[in-house]
Order: sequence, then C-alpha cells, then structure tokens
Amino acid sequence: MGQLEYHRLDKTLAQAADMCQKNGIKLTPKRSKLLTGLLKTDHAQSAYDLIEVMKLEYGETLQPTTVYRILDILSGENLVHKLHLSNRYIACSHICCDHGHDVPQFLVCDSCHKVVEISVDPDMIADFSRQANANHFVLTSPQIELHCRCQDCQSAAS
Amino acid sequence: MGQLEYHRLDKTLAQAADMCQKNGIKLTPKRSKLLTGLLKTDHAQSAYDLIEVMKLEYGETLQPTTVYRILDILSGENLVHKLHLSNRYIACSHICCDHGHDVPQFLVCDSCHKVVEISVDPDMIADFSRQANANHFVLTSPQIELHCRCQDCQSAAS
DNA sequence: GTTAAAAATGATACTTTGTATCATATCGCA
DNA sequence: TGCGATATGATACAAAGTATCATTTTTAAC
Repeated sequence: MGQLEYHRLDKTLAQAADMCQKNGIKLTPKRSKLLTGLLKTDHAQSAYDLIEVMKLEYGETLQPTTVYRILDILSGENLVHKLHLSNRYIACSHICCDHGHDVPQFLVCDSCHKVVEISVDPDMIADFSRQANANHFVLTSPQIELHCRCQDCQSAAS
Repeated sequence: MGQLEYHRLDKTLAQAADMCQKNGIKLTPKRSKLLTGLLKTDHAQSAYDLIEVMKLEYGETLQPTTVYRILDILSGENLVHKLHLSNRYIACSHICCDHGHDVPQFLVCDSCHKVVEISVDPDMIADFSRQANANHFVLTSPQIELHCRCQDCQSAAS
C-alpha cells in the first residue's frame, strides 16, 4: 500500500471521523471507504479512478455525481486535497498530525501522478501574497503544485 | 482589448514569426490568428473558447484537434503558456521583450480566468528544486500558478 | 513546371470528465 | 409515527480532450 501503514488506517479514520463531527459532518460508510481508497495510495486518483476502486474493493457502484459530492465534502474537511494540475485527489498526509496543517504544497509526477506533500516556508507564501496584492489580486489559496517527475518515472524514461 | 495595445500587435506577430522560423516552425495564418486571439485578451481561454473566437472574429471553423495542435505548437515556441490549473491558455506576455524569458509564474483568477504573469525570485525556484530532489523528484517545469481572485471579481462577490 | 515527400489542416467518431436535475432512501428528532 | 434534513441513486447531458484517417497545402528536387 501507499503512504499509510495498515495499523494506522483505523486510527486515521477515527481521527477523520472526529474532525468531521466537529463540523457537523458525518463520515458515512461510503465517505469512509472512499477516503480509505485514497489513504491506501500515494498516487493521486481521478474521480473515475475512485469509481473503479470502489467497485473492485467493495463491489459498490458509485455514480460520478456521488463521488464528486463525497470528494467535495472530504476536501471541505481537509481530509483530501484536490490537485488542480491533474484534476485528481489525494488524501491529506497530516490527518493524524497534532500540529496545525501547513499550507499544502505538492510535488506531482506528471507521468504517474505520484504525489508528495511537502511544507513550504511561510515567508515564501507571504511573498506570493504580497506580489499578488501588488497586482490587484488576492491569493485565495496558497496551495502550490509543482510539475515533477518521480524517480520511478525517470528511470523508466531513460 | 487586453494586455496588448493595437499598434504593438503587428510587431509582436513579426517577432513571433521570427522566433518560430529560428526553430523551423511556420507561423501559418491559422496559428497567427489563434495567437492574435490570445494576445487580445488578458483572460485565459480554453480550447473551446478559442474555437468560438476564431468563428466570430474570422468566420473560420476549427476542429478541436486543430486547435489543440496549434496550441501545442505555440506552447512549444513559448508563445503561449498552458495554465494547468484551469486547462486554459494565455499568450506569453514577453514575446517582444529582449531579455530572456523568466520562469513563468501566474496569478490566475479562479472566477474569471484573468491572468497576470509575474516574475519570481530564482532563489525561490532553486529552493523548490532542492526540496523536490530531497524527495526523489525532479522539477520538470518551474512554472507556478497561484489561485487568486482579481479585483473585479472581488468587487462582484462582495 | 511536375511531382513526390513532408507539413498542415479537415472530418468523423469516440473517450473521458464533469454537471444538472429529479427521485429515492436514510437518519435524527419532535 | 411522521416530518424535515441529509445522503445517495439514476438518468441524461454538457464539456473537454484524443485517435484515426483523409485531404490539402508547401516545399524542394528534378
């Protein structure tokens, strides 16, 4: 599996349920399964990928509408992040962290969609924000996604 | 019109043709018109937006395939930039500059797709590159796109 | 000039991605 | 029990992007 060891999955899901409850959101079975699907991989998944996963892992046939709705909910709770570079989704890698969430920054492999969530100097963000303001823009999300190639895909290409 | 004053359009197109020629690429009439369409606005355009523009401005009906092909060509020549956040395209704002092209960085209004191309401290890019390497990724493009809201859309929303 | 290869564009059809809309089911609670 | 809110299903559609092959246009050699 991906970024998460098996024995941490339950703990993460419990934490996720807690986070939801605090905002009056329920982590329903389907939401939980979909989040699990994302937690089990470090490759960003498209909505239609996730439909496949749900089918294969749980025998459940979800409509696109449902999947997008669930992804919106989970994004709203900061349990998953939407990667706009590829229109794919990845579980937040800090669900179990006690420290407050940093601004999410991602290294995204353009080829296989492997993702690493990194942290970025807040000064850098402040700098971007200043630059935006100087151009009459307001930064609405400091999320940064960088075009990369992961090690595996580099080897494969060479 | 957008980012470009009328009297500079010809000069910019000539410069663009030069740049193409150096790489054995031709700036055909359709490519030129499509580039013009992009030069006339500071809002990123989708491929299908551009089909509309070509229809309205020149009465030419382009197939999606053709538009995507042309956009690839123009991107390859650094005459237009693809914004991956929104899958839209914008003319490079430095076609006429004599100085070498900086790494392109964009402030993108999530609402109306207005775009400003800014420049970013090369140290910052170097920093990203180092971080990528530390995570076994290689930065394939240092292009950064930031989620913003432009002044007009802020006013409209409030 | 003619012609053959290369480059550019057209046309058809299709796949993927995302959304609108209305229906149904489930849950919490009075 | 029954009512309102939340969650999910289902159908249909719209938008975005691609594969494939055909046709036209350019280029350059002869």
